[in-house]
Amino acid sequence: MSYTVSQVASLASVSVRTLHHYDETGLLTPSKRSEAGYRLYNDSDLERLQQVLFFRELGFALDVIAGLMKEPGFDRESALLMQRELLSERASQLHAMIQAIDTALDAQQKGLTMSKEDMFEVFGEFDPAEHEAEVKERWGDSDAYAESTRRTKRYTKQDWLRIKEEGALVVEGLAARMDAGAGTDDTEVQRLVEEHRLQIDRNFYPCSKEMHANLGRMYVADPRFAKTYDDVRPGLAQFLCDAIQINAE
Amino acid sequence: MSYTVSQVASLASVSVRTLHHYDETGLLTPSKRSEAGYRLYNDSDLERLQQVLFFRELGFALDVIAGLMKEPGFDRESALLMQRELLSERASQLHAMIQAIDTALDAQQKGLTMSKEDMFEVFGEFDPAEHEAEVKERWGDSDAYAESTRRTKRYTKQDWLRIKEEGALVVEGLAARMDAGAGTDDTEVQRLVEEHRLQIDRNFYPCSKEMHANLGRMYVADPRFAKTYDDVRPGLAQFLCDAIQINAE
DNA sequence: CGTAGACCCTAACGTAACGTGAGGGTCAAG
DNA sequence: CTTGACCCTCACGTTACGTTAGGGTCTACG
Repeated sequence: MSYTVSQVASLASVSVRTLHHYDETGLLTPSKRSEAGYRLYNDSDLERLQQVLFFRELGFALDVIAGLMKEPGFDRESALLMQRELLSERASQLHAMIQAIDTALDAQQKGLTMSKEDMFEVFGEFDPAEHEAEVKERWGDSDAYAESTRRTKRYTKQDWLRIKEEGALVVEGLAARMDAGAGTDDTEVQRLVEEHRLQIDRNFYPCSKEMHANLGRMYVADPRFAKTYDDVRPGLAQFLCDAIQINAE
Repeated sequence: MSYTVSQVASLASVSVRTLHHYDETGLLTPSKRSEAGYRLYNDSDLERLQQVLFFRELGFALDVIAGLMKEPGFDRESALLMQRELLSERASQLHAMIQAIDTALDAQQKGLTMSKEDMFEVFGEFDPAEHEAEVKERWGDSDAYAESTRRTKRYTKQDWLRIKEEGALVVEGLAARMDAGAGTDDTEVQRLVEEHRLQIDRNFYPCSKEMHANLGRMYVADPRFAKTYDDVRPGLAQFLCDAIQINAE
């Protein structure tokens, strides 16, 4: 059974142009063309489209989605599990926003003014404080998070610059090796990954190899983290994650 | 107390460029400028920004947001109530997506294939069938929705074309009057609005003036409906809604 | 007092993810 | 054999900003 563009379009509530676009960029190329050049999608094409749409809903950029899906380790099941987790995170974010509105309404009726921080807290997309519970859950009962905030409080702007520089160097190096076609077990890649761990250990909190592995998994599971790496080079987050797992063994 | 761009930016987790952009387009103009031309935001500017960000989160286009907020009837409280409703609608949509993932995972593990419709159902943004419960709630206990689906089932493609044409004529006319600066109580506007009601009455379901008023409110409360009108002319959804309320009196 | 570094401005081009025609084949029904 | 619904490939338009470029402003420090 195969479907034409308009059939797929109405099935998935996307425009025909969107399908053309995904074909042009290689994100979703239909498995067949008819004699006349018509795009023909089969069942597995549709499955792939579903994946793409879930990721898109979650706010991933299209090139990042492409990167994720061409990873050798990619399979439908783990992708669905990851999407499930991210969706429920998003749902709780929405709930926080609803609560913020309730607070605002309450303040409005009582004639009070909300603190500026409270007014905008729910819009922050990368404020660790908001996701404290989640982060702790991910990191187990360790005190890494507390330790991190304790240490970082005393850092000056110069410290931040230095830390950022150090980090950029490692990331740059990894991207370069990736460009060169190196695998995740490449010697230089492994050196850089270990350097990555030590940087965290020095600058933020004691970071064992095990915790580093956990962190790596988070880099790909959480689009906010993934973005920082994938912005440098699409697919870098996954690459780093895989390399970390090897280093951790 | 006033805030500079970067202060507001970090408070609300938006970029400085975004604030510039909102200023350029008139969506959020800071109430003051310093001697040197620096933008200075006060408390009510921040409240306005909060509103904008909520609407943005809900998927409204910026010009639509601007249109909403410059309406004479606009106030913070009703806006917050509306945003609350839309957010919880969005939240339940997310829950549906999570359930869809669970179904997909289940099918995957059992080696079954999901029906194509089920695979993509959650992505539809304007499928009335999905929002049946909600729509019914809005429309009271009336059978309007059932009647509508019953009638429309028998329509041929030609019928749809005719109905679309009729509708476009009214919408076009309203947009033209709006361009001409006519108020919502303008004679021609009122004639068109009544024609709008009669079209629904003829083509979809018995539509009293009261129900029409309800419908009008939905046009602005629901971005999926609002878009159909605001795409023709920004602010048209609100204009139509107001005109309908007058016609209904 | 002057100068470095963090901020601010306007202006203007770049980008992502499509939307929207233009111009032209394809195909099933009548 | 034609008409209307679909399909194709360009190719330029749009939204909501991102990103330099070029140049003032402000404050702390030597």
